[in-house]
Amino acid sequence: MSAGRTARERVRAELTREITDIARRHLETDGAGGLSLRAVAREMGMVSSAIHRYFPTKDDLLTALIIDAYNAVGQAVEDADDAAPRDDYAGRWMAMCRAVRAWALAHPHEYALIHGTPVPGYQAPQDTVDPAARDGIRFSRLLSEASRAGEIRVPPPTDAPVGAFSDAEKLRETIFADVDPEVALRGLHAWTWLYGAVSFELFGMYNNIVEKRAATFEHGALSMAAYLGLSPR
Amino acid sequence: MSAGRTARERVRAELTREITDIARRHLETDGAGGLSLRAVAREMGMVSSAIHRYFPTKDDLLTALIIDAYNAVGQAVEDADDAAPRDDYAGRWMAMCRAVRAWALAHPHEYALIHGTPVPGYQAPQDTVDPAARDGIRFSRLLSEASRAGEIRVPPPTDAPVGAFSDAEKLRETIFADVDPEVALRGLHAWTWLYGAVSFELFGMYNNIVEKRAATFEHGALSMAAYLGLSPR
DNA sequence: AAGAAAAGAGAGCACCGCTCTTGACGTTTG
DNA sequence: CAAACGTCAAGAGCGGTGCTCTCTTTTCTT
Repeated sequence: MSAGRTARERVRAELTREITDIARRHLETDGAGGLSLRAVAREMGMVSSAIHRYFPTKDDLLTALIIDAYNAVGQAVEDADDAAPRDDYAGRWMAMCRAVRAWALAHPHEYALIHGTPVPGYQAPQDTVDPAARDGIRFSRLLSEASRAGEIRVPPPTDAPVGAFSDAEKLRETIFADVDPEVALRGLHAWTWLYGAVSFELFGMYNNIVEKRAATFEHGALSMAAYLGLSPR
Repeated sequence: MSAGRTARERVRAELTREITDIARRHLETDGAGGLSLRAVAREMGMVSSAIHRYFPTKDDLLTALIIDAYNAVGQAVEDADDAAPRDDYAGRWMAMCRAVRAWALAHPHEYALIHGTPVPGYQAPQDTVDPAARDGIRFSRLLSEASRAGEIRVPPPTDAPVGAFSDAEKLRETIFADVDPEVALRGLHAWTWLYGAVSFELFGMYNNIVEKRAATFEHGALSMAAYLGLSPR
């Protein structure tokens, strides 16, 4: 993001940033499917074809927006985790949950971009997988640290087939080191709940049903901490 | 859906059905945003404008598809519940979970229509709210019946603000009759987990992370039954 | 200062949703 | 039994879309 050396590179970087900013704003009104390169170009006072110099195709622009969104929520989760006392594991979980919800409420359309319906015809390129994993990695690290510290009361194993993770060895040995398999799976389920709750709230599934959204979310996150076996402080 | 009396009404009903069928197929390839009345008309050998006689606007067609989808998943949940032994409450919960997942896997694009990103600019009309509530009502009824039968081991209350439901009186007194508030809230969270899990699986969030999807889902649903306090049989 | 590279402009193609008007039907009523 | 009415197909047209192609202008490098 540092200023390029030549004037051309600088103005190019600036225009690129302006394009993504405008596109993000258009996302709010028209959704990912309705994103229009022409409209962005028009708003920039640019002729419609010129924008293809910066993003050859609409999918390229979409990819940029998706990567930005993943990084934004990942950053929010990391910041929230970093701001909490290291040994308050339940508190860190709560902080991460609140960070995800707060970011999603503040950027509903970017959230929809990464956790809503996949854009038809869009194939996520390899560049998106690392940013997409940031939040989950932070969360699994929390479980690992809590486990090592003996701060997880391992729940009784669920009577169900296990061995769910792919690349089981790699994942369990790195991300989920020292985590009881039942806890690791419950971590996955709690993580699933978190995004399910945010999606429900954002996508209108709580309309006419849940009134006090923040309180309900807080209750859910807390009871999920108990479900995980995280000792409260 | 019964055959109309006049020939005109009959052919109209048939064409209407053909339109929704084709539209459903288009949904699979182009998504809700890319749904094209013209394309449907073309596929039917109809001139583009004629289709507006059946669905005045694209949103009307969308509404029909959405109502159908809600009813389909609601029906699947109801059938699954009906097929399970009445007093096996955990089994009924599992059956409902599997029904939702199975229906979603079989109709991913219709699932996306009702649980994915809201279609921008689309305002769900009143006709959609009753079908949308079918599955949830069935689930809350299960909790009520289990509570009345004393088959729920009420979990310790989560230390969090409550009173989350809207129209609290109406909801608690009708749908969630005899259900402990903590259990009712956990029911909401478990319900949230269910759709979060299905969405994660369908929208590709488990890619590169979870391999054995069915087993993981089974584990999650079972551990959610325990989370709810539903006694296993 | 000259040549190369990058960017912008504009036309064009094949689509899209939707509106409006026209004309051909079938049904119902006087 | 025929005329009035309601229903629906058809087509033209408007303003929009992504993307490609050519052509000119600007900028950087040598």
